[in-house]
Amino acid sequence: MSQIEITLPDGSRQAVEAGTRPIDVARSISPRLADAALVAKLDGNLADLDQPIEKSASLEILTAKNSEALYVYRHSTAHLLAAAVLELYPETKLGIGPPIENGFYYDFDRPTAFTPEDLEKIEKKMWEIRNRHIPYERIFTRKEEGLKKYSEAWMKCELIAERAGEIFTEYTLGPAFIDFCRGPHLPDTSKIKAFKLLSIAGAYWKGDEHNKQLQRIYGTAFFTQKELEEYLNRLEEAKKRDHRKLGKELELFTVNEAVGSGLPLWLPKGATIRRLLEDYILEKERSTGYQHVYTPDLAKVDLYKRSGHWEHYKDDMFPPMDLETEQMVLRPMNCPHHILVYESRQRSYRDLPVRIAELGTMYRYERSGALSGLSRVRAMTLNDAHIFCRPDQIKEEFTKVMQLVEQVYKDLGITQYRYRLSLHDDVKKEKYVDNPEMWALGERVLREAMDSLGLPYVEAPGEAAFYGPKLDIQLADVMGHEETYSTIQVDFHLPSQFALEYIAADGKQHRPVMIHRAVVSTMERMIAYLIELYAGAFPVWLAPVQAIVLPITDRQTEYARGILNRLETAGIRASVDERNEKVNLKIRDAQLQKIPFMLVVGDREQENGKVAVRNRKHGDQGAKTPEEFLAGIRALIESKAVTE
RNA sequence: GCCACCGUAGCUCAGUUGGCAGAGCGGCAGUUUUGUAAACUGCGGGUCGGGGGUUCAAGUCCCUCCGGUGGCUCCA
Repeated sequence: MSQIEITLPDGSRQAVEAGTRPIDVARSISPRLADAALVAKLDGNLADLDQPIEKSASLEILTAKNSEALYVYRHSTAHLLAAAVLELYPETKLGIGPPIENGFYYDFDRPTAFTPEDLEKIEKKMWEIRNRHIPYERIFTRKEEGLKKYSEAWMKCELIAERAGEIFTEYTLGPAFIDFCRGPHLPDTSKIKAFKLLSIAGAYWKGDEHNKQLQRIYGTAFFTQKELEEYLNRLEEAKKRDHRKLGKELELFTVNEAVGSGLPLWLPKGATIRRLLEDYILEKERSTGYQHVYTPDLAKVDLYKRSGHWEHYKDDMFPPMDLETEQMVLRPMNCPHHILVYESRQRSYRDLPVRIAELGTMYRYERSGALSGLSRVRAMTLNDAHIFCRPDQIKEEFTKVMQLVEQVYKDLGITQYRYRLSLHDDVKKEKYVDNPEMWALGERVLREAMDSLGLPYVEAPGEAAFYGPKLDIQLADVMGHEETYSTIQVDFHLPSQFALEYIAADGKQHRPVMIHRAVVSTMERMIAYLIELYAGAFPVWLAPVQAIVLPITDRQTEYARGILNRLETAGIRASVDERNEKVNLKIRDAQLQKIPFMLVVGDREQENGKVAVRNRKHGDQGAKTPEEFLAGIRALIESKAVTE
């Protein structure tokens, strides 16, 4: 037997015989480690604890303290789910069952649908199997043999045919369960301590809607019951911040069937927030060189044929209106209109960059199943702009947009976001305009701009716009779903479609480059995000009602109205609660409405010419003169404070 | 669009094996004049999402359409 050397995380080395298993090493260190061990990491790669080590390597024994072990743990729980389903419903065919961000899923093909009751049964069966304390056993199989073995399981066959090497691994769970799987897995089911099945959903085989739809069971698993409960509690808490729920409770917006799906109506308070946000971004743009325009929400369909929207985007547009002599469509994007604004006069290189901006309302025929509250709608207003510039100005313009994004996010209190470089997809070429040189150029320009700014990003093939690559800024909503908010796109395609030109220093015609950019995203999506970010308790500068005066009895009605008048004169959005109710109720209602400041006025305040200030987060702040209060609230508004 | 689930008063929700549609909150009227998160009494309020079917009888069972939710696909 040859000797090999194992390097442990603390740097120490052990000489062992080749073929020693990680679990043996763990035992030699301490029985407690061997007991806590879930999976090994060999030269940086996850491996089973009983996988023989054949050559010198670094070895780490992972326990429940390690987050990577949690993925393996959840993967093994997914196998446990599949084993339970097969015991209960043997006719079921297995798809794939990976660990995911907050849990795991497994896809099944079965003629009848799983019901919520089935989920309970399956969960019970999972515990039953778990309590057998059976090992996850690794088996090596030859490809041709495997194809025969899985001939009854069409999805596994496909996977083996596509992915398996000549010899592949499978994992058993008891005598009746075997699954084509790369692993690694936990040593045995006794290591699984806490899991829960959460939901049933449809999912297309291999994520392609042309394929068969499978039944996906989602679940989650944690190392301890306590962590599981904490996670479920967090989910419950998150639901309370859902913008759809708060939008109704705080009377921000409503959606009415009589108008149509995905067509929200902004109620006065929501409209106030939206208007504040619009005023804010318009001012930011005015001060950074943008020119604002108004253009119509519809146009002749021919305009979109020329831009390429019709060819690539038709299915996502509301169908054309047939008029007497022409066809009109609601615009799904604002770029063609802005291009025509650029074209409205001859442009010199001295004019560039030309930055044309608009809060442009657009209409997209989103598929019904995709609609959601304010975050996914069919009528939306984009904080849109198109920058027409010379190629050598791209980098500077890109940088300026990024600076604007950073400033806006800071003002809005947004701190959690990531950059995604959205590229075209070599596989689904038909989704994009066919011009490989342009794509290569656009993608290179974006990469260079990001790299020179030193900003981290992930590349996402298949996420580009049909006309070009883009840098997207991704935010996650309260349930953890990531969406694109800000976006910056370098476009060589549309300028060429519209034969855009400027006269350069050489007196000749040159083609400008277009940068499409949205900073605040759509008003709808951004406000949905802000509602959830602040759980409806908007920063004072954005709060639809900033202060409410609460007279204790009707003796103070006149005094309260006087206070209101001073607030309104000072530009504060305020109201008075004159209802014949106890102050406790008025406070409760104002709290539930998340109004930042409550100004209680009773006999004492009236006599002293003061107001008793109560803050929604910090409670009673004591009596102040109206001037003192105004000075304080003005400071919060001017600084766009996110805390008060 | 697809799969699953859901749709009862303005809101949140009960409603048993098919047998007289309910509660709390909100609204309205009155009483109460109130000090930092819910005063008291009374009164209205419903094509049980729409349509069709089964049945002596349908909120309840079946079909279909519409809408919502969770996913999938698509996407700002």
